[in-house]
Amino acid sequence: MGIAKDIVAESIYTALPQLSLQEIDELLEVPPNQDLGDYSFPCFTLAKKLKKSPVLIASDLAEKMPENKLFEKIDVVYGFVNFSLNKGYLASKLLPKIISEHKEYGKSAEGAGKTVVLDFSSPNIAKPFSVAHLRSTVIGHSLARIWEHMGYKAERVNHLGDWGTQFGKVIVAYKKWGDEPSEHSKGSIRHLLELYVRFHKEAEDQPDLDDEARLWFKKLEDGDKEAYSLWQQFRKTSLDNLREVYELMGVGFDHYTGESFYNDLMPKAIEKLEPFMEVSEGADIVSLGEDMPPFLVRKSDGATLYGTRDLTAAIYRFETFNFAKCLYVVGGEQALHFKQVFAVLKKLGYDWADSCEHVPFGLMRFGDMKLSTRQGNVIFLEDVLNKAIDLTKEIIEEKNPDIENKDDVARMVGVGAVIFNDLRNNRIKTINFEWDDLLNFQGDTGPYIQYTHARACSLLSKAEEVTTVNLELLQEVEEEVLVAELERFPDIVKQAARANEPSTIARYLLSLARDFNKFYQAHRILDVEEELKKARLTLVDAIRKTIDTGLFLLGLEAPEKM
RNA sequence: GCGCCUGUAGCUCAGCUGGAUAGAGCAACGGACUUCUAAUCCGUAGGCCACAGGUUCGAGUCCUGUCAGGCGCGCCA
Repeated sequence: MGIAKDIVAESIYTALPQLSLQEIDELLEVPPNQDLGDYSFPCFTLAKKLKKSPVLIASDLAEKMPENKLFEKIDVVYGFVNFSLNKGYLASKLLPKIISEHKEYGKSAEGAGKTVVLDFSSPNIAKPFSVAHLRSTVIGHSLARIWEHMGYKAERVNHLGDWGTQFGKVIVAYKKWGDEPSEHSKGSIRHLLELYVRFHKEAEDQPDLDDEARLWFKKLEDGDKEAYSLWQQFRKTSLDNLREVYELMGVGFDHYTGESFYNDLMPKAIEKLEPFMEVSEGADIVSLGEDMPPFLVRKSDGATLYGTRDLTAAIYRFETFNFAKCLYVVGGEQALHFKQVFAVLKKLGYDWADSCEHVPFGLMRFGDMKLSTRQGNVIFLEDVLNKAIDLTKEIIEEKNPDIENKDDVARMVGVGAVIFNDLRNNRIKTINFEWDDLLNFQGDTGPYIQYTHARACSLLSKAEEVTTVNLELLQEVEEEVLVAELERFPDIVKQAARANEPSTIARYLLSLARDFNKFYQAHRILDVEEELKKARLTLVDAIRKTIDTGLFLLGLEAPEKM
């Protein structure tokens, strides 16, 4: 929570004890226009409670407001009490705080001692890591950092799809054609894809291949040595590739507990389900009433399903982590599935089922291009990232060819563009995959924010370190806007966490960057009178650090030069 | 057929739990680099907030209905 918003809320509280501090905090809003003030307290909802007109309540309230150096002006407009903050005073309190706290700025103690489990990314092994997996990966990664900023301990779980019939297919294909990989793909994930694609192509004419695949998966489940060793080999090849991509993006996990991890735990979970199970059409189901289809525990052939493994995983996670929250960052098309899983958990008497939450996101679509792993039409995430990095290199060569460690910077910016493109909008929105959007580095983009950061760094590097400084000198409109905006950052993080919505931070950073660039355009910073220069550099430093922290929360790096 | 999600400028989208004149970016057009990074900034133009009712002092936001698109609806994940 920002210091100023707290003070405003407390001041209102002293004059209006009928409401709790928290209620006041929630009512406080930022007016649409800076001229109206920095915080606004609407009195309309109070009208009924106090049996007075909103306008009267507002003017009474304004009367009773305690003196505070922070308030420059308190206006009553309509039924709003508008607070204009004394920006010079605010700056003198806020900017040193931001500078000394840096990455800790906006951090909350709310989650102290609590754990949040995040299930995200979770790609299918033996299939390539495609752009389709990008969303869960970057949203989950960002949310983990946001919750950590709220004081929680985050457990990042990669629920790998490393079990299932597709492994039977790859085993069959490998045994038949595995020794004829094309030149570039030997031993790589691309080879596995070739096999997967070839399997589906040949299976069109030879349906018995499918039976063979099921047989091999059955063998795998029964612990057949050859099947198991091949599975291990494929799993390793896939994981090696995954880790490469994760490293490129700076994404990490605390646990790689995929579906196969729960094989041994499932019988126990199914045992707990027994009292609720019934047989329907040969399969074991748990009925969930009228408004939901039943939950399938076991297929008619006795094999378990995805849902069974999710259920087992949930129980395991609660027993292991005793989580306060368990977030499933999975596409919105699986909403019903999670609703069912949570309902079954409730049925089992687990109250913590209410702490489990599906965090859905919209589909990644590809326009007219039909993408199908089976047909081999895949856009590798790795290729997307590398294309973005290559383009960044070209831009660097053109604009700033002299900077050192070009490759590092190109990676940070290229990858940042891809990540930001995904996090910029509400996660529920469908994204159309467009190369042009992805490779545009102007406007509302990651590189724009990174560029702004680099610009600020450049200013700071050209000046000596600032020690004593009079921040009351920051009186230009552009400066006041920035100070007020910096103050909102802690609240923004809170909002982002509450809604599990990284885009809240992305939007904030765009706005902060835009306002900084306007300021930069309108005023000189280095060649002004010494005291003013110090004050402006302090502002620049606070902005630079807030952008750095915000980018971190999104999972982007902040290069000092670009 | 039933359920969930989405519908705001030509395009992509913001708009916090209802609040003050609906905001950005892209694309288009016109400007600003002998000076702190032009991956920037300024300006012009662009809107029956899908439609129709309702609730309210107040609705892009809430409720109902309609339309359009997406997704899902027991042996895939």
